[in-house]
Amino acid sequence: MMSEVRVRFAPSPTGSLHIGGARTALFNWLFARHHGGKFILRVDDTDLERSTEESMRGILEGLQWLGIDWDEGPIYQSQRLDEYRKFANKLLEEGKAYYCFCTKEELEEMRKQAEREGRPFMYTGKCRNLTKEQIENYLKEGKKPVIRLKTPREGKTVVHDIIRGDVEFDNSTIDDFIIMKSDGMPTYNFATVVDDYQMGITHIIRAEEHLSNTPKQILIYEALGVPLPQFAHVSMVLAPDRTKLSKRHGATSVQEFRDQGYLPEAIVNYITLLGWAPLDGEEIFDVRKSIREFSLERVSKNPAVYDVQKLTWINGHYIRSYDLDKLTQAIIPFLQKKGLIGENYDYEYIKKIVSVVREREKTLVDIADAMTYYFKEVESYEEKGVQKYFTKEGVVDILKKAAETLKNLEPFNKFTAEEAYRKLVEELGISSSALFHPTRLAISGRTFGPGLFDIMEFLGKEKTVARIERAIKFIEENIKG
RNA sequence: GGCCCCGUGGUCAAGUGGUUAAGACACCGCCCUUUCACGGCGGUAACAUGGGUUCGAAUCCCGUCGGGGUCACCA
Repeated sequence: MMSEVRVRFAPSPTGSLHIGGARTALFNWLFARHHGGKFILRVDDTDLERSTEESMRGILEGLQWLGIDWDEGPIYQSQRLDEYRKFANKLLEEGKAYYCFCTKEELEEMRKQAEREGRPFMYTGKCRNLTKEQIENYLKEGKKPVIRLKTPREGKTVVHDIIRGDVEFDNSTIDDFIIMKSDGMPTYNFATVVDDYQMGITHIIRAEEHLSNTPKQILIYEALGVPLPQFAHVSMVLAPDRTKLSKRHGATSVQEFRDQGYLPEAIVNYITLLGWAPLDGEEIFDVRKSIREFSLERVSKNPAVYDVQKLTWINGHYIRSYDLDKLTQAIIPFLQKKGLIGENYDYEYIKKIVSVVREREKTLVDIADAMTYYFKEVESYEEKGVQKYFTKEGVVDILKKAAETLKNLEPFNKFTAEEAYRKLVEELGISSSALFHPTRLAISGRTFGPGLFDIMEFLGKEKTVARIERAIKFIEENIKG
């Protein structure tokens, strides 16, 4: 194997980039990078009805966002129709393919008949041996034929799969399938073979759903008299209920996870583990390690069910270890979406808060949520906290003392605030928690979050005191006793 | 239903004829701790199932069961 490794990812622009597709793209990309080869992006857009620009854009953006860059392409099948027609005509001339004039209605009837008899549908070969005269007469009548490949009736076709080993298919289960449709467009199996051959693709790494198509494709390669690539069919990525990914499963696409605040590095790390693992069993690793160690021989054969909890755990790790400026910039759109900031904002203020909040959150959405009370007034208090801390005997006096102490505090920062609070605890002869918990609830509305004195410093003295006083008022007006 | 693939704890996954069946997430407990987290330590938890081959099987063979894929002039 002296020639360059060339692999391709060939999405059809009829939907979103799902994590299953992203995983397949990633394995192709890792294989190419590991071997110093080329990763080619091809767009299988021969289904004119279902292909959309929007879908195409979404797939391209998703790949770019994940960091899966391509060396060639995007190459659009819809712009290569002359090539497919050229090869189809060659097969016709060599007698390896033939025109079929059966109508869709006729085929549908054959299909129903097979269904009635409880057998799989196979094209009967009705038009396989038409004479030249018959063909000419049909064409004169204006009938538009499809083109079918003449396939062998006996023997076996073997797929030598790098991941699965040899997979045999009996030729008797393969009919004379269509390679060109009556509108002049190629079928998937035909176009993909012509493309892969002309683009010099050395390894076809794709999802297992195409394994059953592979013997047909091999027959096309053989009819064309061109060399076979190597095949590797990676297992499917299934939803938690073990069915194929669909919208009813919640987030399944790269864009949806992005919107939920997952980082591209985390997603790449996680989907790498769906069917592969590093030699040392590590779970958090960067893409350089994957590139170094990746091999198809160590790709798992069984289908993988994705686990959002594990992905979220990995995301939390990346959030804590990300470059702070990079993380701050990633969070800006989430703060804007939440209406906490507009086009203009205090970047340094946000950065300071992010540096503290990130330790406790696992998605960017969570971080934005945790930052709410730094930008908006506290309008309500966690009910659980109210019951637990605002009903305690003497809490109002404690908070009044706290407010007064902070009012007179200079300079006001987290160190001085903490020192003042510890002194106050001594003076009042109470436990730390009796002072800390109600304060936290008062200034943030929550029972949990970053260090209390970090919060105070970010809010500043005026806001901190004002919020404590407002909580006092809330208690006096709403809590009995 | 035919054909094809797959089946290790709840999930991901290491293992490929001789191990105490690794690790991670999740879950439970302890420590750390003003909260929530993070982190550290410990625990519960698996070779779908029945035969066979072998001195010995998660690992090889056969059957059963279960899951997935495919059978369109979609890709």
